Amino acid sequence: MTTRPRRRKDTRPAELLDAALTVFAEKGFAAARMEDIAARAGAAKGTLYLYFPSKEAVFEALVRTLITPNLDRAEALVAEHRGEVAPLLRQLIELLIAVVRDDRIVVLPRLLIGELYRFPELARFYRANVVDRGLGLIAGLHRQGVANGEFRPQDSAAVARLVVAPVLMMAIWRAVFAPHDPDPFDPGPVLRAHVETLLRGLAA
Amino acid sequence: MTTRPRRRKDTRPAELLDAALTVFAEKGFAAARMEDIAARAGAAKGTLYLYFPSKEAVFEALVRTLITPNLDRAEALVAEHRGEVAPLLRQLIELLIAVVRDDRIVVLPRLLIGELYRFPELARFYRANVVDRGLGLIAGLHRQGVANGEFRPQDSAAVARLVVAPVLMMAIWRAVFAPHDPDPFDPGPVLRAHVETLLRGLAA
Amino acid sequence: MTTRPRRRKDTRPAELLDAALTVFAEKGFAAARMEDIAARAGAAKGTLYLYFPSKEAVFEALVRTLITPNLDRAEALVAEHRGEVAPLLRQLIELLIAVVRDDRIVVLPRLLIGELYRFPELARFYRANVVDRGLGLIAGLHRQGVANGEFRPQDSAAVARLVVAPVLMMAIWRAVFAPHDPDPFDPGPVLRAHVETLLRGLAA
Amino acid sequence: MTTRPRRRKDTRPAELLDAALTVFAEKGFAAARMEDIAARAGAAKGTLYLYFPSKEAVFEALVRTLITPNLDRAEALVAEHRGEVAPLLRQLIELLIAVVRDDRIVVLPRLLIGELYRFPELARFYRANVVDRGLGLIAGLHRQGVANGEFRPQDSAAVARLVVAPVLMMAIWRAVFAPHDPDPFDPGPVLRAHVETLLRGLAA
DNA sequence: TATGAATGAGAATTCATTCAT
DNA sequence: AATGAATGAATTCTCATTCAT
Repeated sequence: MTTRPRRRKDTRPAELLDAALTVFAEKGFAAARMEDIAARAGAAKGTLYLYFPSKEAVFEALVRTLITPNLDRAEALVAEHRGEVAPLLRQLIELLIAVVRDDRIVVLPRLLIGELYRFPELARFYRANVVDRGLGLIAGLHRQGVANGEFRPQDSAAVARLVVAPVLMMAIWRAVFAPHDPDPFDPGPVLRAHVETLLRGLAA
Repeated sequence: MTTRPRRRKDTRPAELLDAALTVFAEKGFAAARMEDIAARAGAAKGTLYLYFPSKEAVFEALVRTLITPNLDRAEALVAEHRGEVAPLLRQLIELLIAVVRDDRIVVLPRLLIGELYRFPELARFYRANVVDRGLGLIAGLHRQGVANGEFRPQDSAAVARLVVAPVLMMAIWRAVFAPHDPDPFDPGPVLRAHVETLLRGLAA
Repeated sequence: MTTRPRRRKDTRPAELLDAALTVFAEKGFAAARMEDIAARAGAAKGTLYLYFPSKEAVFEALVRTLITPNLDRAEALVAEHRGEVAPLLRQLIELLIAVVRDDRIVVLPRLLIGELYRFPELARFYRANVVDRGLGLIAGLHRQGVANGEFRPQDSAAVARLVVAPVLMMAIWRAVFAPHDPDPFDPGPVLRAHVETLLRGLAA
Repeated sequence: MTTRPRRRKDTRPAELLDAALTVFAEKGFAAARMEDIAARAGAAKGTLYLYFPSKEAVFEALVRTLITPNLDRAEALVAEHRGEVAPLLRQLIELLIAVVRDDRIVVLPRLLIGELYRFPELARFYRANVVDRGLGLIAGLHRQGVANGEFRPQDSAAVARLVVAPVLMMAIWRAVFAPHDPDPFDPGPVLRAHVETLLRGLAA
């Protein structure tokens, strides 16, 4: 009846997941309708089911896909780095801050925090492939700094979490309060204060 | 015909909200069934509607109720306090850590982060009555410390967020990953590292 | 919105199953819509789900309910009987023929033959509680007749099936062909021929 | 791009119907998926629609195809026959029994009984071309036997049904109960008892 | 001819909400 | 006040059918 746009099988999943990200971010997992996701991707309900067997599967595929290319970039930065550690740490936090600034990405932490616990296997996967990897990166850097004499000795795994926490908090803040806030909050000063305070706190 | 256990009218709502907290925390807002909430409180579905006009209203009432008595206690602590600020800050963080240790309470941040953005008015209320109040408390303390000469001058509102962020992150961690984690993570070392690092970072 | 007729919880299931019988008989299991069944019972879709968790469950409950009161009657007849066996056998076949004459019941064999194999547990139940019981009854009677000297010795379990087969076939005939047959077939002569032929065939 | 295995145009429909028989027999009409049928024939969904305009049409074509070659063979047997009728009747029943032993064919009665009534025209066709033809054959034989003096006079059309009924019942039995029966039932004794009992019952 | 991606009508099932008792 | 049977809107998922390639 309608014109049926022929698409290539290999483009579709990415388009659908892109739409899914938007809809999940906006409505949350439960309130997102499969039809909405399909429509946002310019497809029909059935098409979505052609690629993903269920709503859960869409969510899982989405999360598995989101494994940040940023993480690769960060790992490359760290691998190449020589010399003083503090500037690199600063640079990494900048990278994280850029994520908080991205309207499309910033809702992800909220979505994941809200839903991930109901997908145990996915949670395990996400933790191993994103969280632990990211924290490991930072912990390694801290260890270098300790070896350098830049930082005083401390539990590096714990420090990694301290590095990330305020950035995460700002992402949550934006995703939870900013949408309805007449006077939207600027995470800049907090994150700047974070870097300064943290580096002093870690220093030898 | 049936034995109708007479409850004191004024106990009922609290019991129902208590049940609601458990069910919402376990399943999230959407997946929580009104019948489950009622049943958990030992009441029938209809009874729940006697006190709350809708599921949304239950959630709202719940959140409005959660304004921590702890906050009152903390405010009292701060008001009475004279002298050096650092020990009190340390004490406040201990208070927060106790919250992270409480299985029943620790799921709250996850619930709120996951759902609050869909209740704009409620979000505004919660922010004004809990979040801003709590952060204000800490910011005030920091300001005192600056006046004291204990802390170097910094944006106190930003610092307040830095104080809270790792605690929040640990609560999220427990609520998201711990339920399915065979080797559950201990937030203790992170929070201890937090206090030490932060106080050094803030110091004059 | 509409007037909600208050029904007693204990009448409803029977009413619903009654409606289900009609609809399943008319459309078969797959084509029967839950809404149709509910509507035929004067209820809403949701009400049906109040009593049965799924369409399969409706079918199962229906079949389990249909365990013929006729079977009880037949067993009573047999238990009381003394003397020559042939007249009683004739009487039992009459009972079966009455079932074939009943428009409402005659569709059951077709329904069961068409669907039962997809419900293994139900098939087992039905076989044990209806089929084997019925066949056992007739086999016992044949054994009596052999002991009597009325019938020649034969595998009584096999004979029981021979007794039933033409009756079953007539029921199937009516349910499959008669609905659309301009010149509907009368099972009377066949069943009369059956009784005569069979009794001669069994005779000593 | 793809290797398209070229089939002879005239083989395809038969292959597709063969696949359809298997799938319909296994799942019933409603639960059989067009894709399954095509796949079982090693073709794509679209190909099936090249030969049959709808699922109903597949079923109809299938049933119209099923007019047994066995029936031709039986008619030939009868036409050639001279002399005593009983041995031929015995032989015909053997032929039917062979059908019941064939795993692939035995499910047909169940399928037809379960679905045919919803295809009125097809039912008429099947009845005229298979059922009435088969019964007519047997009735004619009985009439010969009566003329012979072998059999006592009886309604031959009725007798024909008595001949077939136990065989049909055994086919149904196997198709309905045997698939899930740990201790599968052997139709042999029943059918042997049938032949003996029937011939005695018909005898002059 | 053959394919299989795309479509969307249709059906099962869920559950917030109502209201007669 | 309390109950829980009844309702029906809403949503997920299925699959016959179409048609561009």
